[in-house]
Amino acid sequence: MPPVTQARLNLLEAMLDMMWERSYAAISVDAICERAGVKKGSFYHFFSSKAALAAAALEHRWDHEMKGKLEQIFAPEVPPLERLQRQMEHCYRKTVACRAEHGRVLGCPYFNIASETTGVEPELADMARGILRRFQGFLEQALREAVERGDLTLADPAASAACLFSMMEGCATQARIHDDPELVRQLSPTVGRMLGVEFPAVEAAV
Amino acid sequence: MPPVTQARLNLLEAMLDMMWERSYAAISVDAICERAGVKKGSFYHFFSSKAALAAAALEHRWDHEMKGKLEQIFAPEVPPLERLQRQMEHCYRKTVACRAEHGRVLGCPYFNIASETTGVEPELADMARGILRRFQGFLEQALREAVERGDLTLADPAASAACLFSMMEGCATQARIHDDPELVRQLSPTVGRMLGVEFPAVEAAV
DNA sequence: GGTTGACTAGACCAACCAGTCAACTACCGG
DNA sequence: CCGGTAGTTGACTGGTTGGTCTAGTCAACC
Repeated sequence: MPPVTQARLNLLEAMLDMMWERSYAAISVDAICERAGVKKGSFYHFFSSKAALAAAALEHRWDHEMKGKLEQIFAPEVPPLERLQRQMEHCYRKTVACRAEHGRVLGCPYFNIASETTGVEPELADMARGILRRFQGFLEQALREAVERGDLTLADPAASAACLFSMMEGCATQARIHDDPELVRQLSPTVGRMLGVEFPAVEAAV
Repeated sequence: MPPVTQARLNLLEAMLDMMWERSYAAISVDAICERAGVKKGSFYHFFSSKAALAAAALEHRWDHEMKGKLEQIFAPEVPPLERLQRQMEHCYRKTVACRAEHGRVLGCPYFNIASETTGVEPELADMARGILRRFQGFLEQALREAVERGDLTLADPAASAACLFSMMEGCATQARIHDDPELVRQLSPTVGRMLGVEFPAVEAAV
């Protein structure tokens, strides 16, 4: 683990935000440096390339934000179906918060970056894919436990988790495209119907 | 409607393919010209900018490929639920064909471009959004007719169409990320469960 | 055979690109 | 006080960017 410096942190943060708002290919090293308030020389002192910074940024955000949040939402003591509901509620609230902070709905950074860079920037795409898989793992675990408890019946929990995940990410991206958090809010009852259980819609914010 | 020239057509085709394979921001005018076998002067004779070509390319593909295909799949004489099944089967076959032709699963170009360019390239994003909306309209119409005929019950067909669309696009993007057409094949039964009807999985190809 | 207008060709431009480098500063153990 | 190391700086390079411009080709029409 490299030492924690303000410049390094600023670079990670700036890269994260800019990739999320625009896209990976659309941003330049100069622009990142300017946003981070860091000079080009320092950039290449900490990271070997733009792709390396991007990968480190995704990992950093997973380690310091996503992982803990997901472990909290998907805590084993919470009933499995409730975990799913909590996750969807969290998604919606994050979407609304994102709009307030960035001025637009931005969807899921990992999904966007993974889709953009597959086959073009292999290492970066692998990093994003890996994080998406870990994400999907939480869903799969919840579905498995729900089946074990008899809460629902699924022929193939892994495949169902993949579908559920596609649904969530599809909604998030659709919300980005139309800048409309409502699309994420309506996710919950639809997922319920998909699984054959009752999920109420998340209550609207703002 | 501008006159049809080979150079113009080549530019449209090249732009389409390259945007699909990589992304909008990642490709340069020089690269497009080289792939199209057209010189820069001709490029700017036909199109005022890279963004203008991109928008024209998306529109061209809709007019000359998507529109006719969708009108055929969603023909009024076909029962509405069967239209949906036909569409999903078509998606799967296209995904497999795309992999054979381009070497990778590429997902839906309109969805990818719309997501990438929202808030950055407004005219291009608007074009992509418009096409996505027309696409979604076919789904909504089918759902409405299915409800009218009593094939299924939906509180809000428009919202259901949006969810269905998110599901389809999410699966397509997921398939792109993991280069796996199987994710699109499993779409059909999941959508069936979402709507409360029986949809068999599409039969595997290759 | 002269004129027009669609099309092609490629040189050219300033801005910008990712990445390098040698010099500098600040701190820290000895 | 020294030497070393981690971090910082900004000038620099060589190539690429989107876009412009001028010169010229060609077929169609007058």
